[in-house]
Amino acid sequence: MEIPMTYHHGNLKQALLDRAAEVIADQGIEALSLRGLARDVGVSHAAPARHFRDKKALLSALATEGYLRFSAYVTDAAEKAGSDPVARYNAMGRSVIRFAVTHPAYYTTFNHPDVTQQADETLLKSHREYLEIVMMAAAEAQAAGWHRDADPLVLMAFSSAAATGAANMVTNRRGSDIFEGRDLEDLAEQIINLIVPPSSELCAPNNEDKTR
Amino acid sequence: MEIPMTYHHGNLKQALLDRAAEVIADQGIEALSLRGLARDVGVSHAAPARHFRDKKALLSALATEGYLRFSAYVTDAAEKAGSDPVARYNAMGRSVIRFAVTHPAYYTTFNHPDVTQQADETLLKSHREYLEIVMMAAAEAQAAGWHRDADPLVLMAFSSAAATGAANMVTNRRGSDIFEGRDLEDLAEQIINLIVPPSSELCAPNNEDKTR
DNA sequence: ACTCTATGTTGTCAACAGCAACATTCAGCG
DNA sequence: CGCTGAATGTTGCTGTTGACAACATAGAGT
Repeated sequence: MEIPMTYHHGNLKQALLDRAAEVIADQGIEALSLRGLARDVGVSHAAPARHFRDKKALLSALATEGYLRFSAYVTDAAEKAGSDPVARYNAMGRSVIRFAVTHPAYYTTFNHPDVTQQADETLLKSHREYLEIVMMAAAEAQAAGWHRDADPLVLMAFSSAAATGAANMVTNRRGSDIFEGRDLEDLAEQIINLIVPPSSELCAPNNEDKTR
Repeated sequence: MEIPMTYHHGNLKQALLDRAAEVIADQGIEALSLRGLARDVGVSHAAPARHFRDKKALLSALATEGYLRFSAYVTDAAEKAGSDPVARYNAMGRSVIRFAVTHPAYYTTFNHPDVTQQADETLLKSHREYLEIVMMAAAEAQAAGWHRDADPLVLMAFSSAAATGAANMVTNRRGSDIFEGRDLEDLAEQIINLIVPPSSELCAPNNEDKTR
């Protein structure tokens, strides 16, 4: 009982992306090959070229998809956190860590050289959308008392960079020996708390005038 | 007039590492191949295998060398910053950014999947040494009033992750459109200031009792 | 039915990693 | 001085991969 095996796959592009996510998740990103994907999906070795010019293009597309999910994931975390802007922003930071842990394929793709050194337009757009979501939330948290006197753009870049750094620390296991006996994921959550307190009531009462 | 061309290169291992750093710096890390390095150094295609079992081993060795330089670079920055522990720690953070910018070959190697997913012992050791340098400096800054009430390990992980994240933001140019008209390197320095103030006089006067 | 375009296949080539067999150098030791 | 073994470098081979070209099939619109 064989599959009809139509000449045209019908949904090859998405099938390749899905399989790529699987492969990356459990064999790492170096184990990925266009030919391997073609084999896994049951298609000839040159078929992927119709949808992705080269490997970089495939990874960029995967990253683009990843950023869309990432944005949704982070937004969802904020929604579930209630109405306090600082608490929402804290929840978003935690969700960054959780996303990196639960979606390693997407997250490691974000940082892969083939992706970071690429100027693909749709990729940049999806990344920009993510940054804008963070930016809005940061502005609201600031209005609620978080680092009231800082430059908004710097503040946003800071929190974004710090959360990203913490997530990288968790995904790359390095340094795990110096943090002996500590759950890395738990450590990351405490880092988030250091970036943004879990609630606006815990913001420093006033931090004006640092330049006296 | 030919070069004597001794059968034995004499210093092949280091020559390969040096050439690798060059190639990565101006062609990116994916453009690196053992055979290409062998050609560039003027040696047969299988010669590198005597010194590096495979590509991962070479990259790990390069990263190990990189961490040694990184440690020296950061330590040097602290020395030049004077005696105020907070100012010293701030200078170290800035030096992380500067290192990433001035030594892109080493820095991008640090984050390459082939390196991060590797458990090479000498690599882990050199990385651990770097972390310990940061740890000591963080402890001194804390004693001088910086985040006096935080868990030292969390504090160190936080600052390390944040500085790393900022450095990544600068090396991967992404997000540069949302930070339009801003010098990324300058932005990164302001981020450092948000992590650690430039001087202990600027530490929050007291930040005890956040759990009232 | 006819045609254009999207999609998939087969065949080919160059580059590369990895391995094995062989050659040369060098250091130690009689 | 000459032997021997380890380190280092070379040549040759195999399998995988990315990239390309030429061709085949399917589907949509006229």
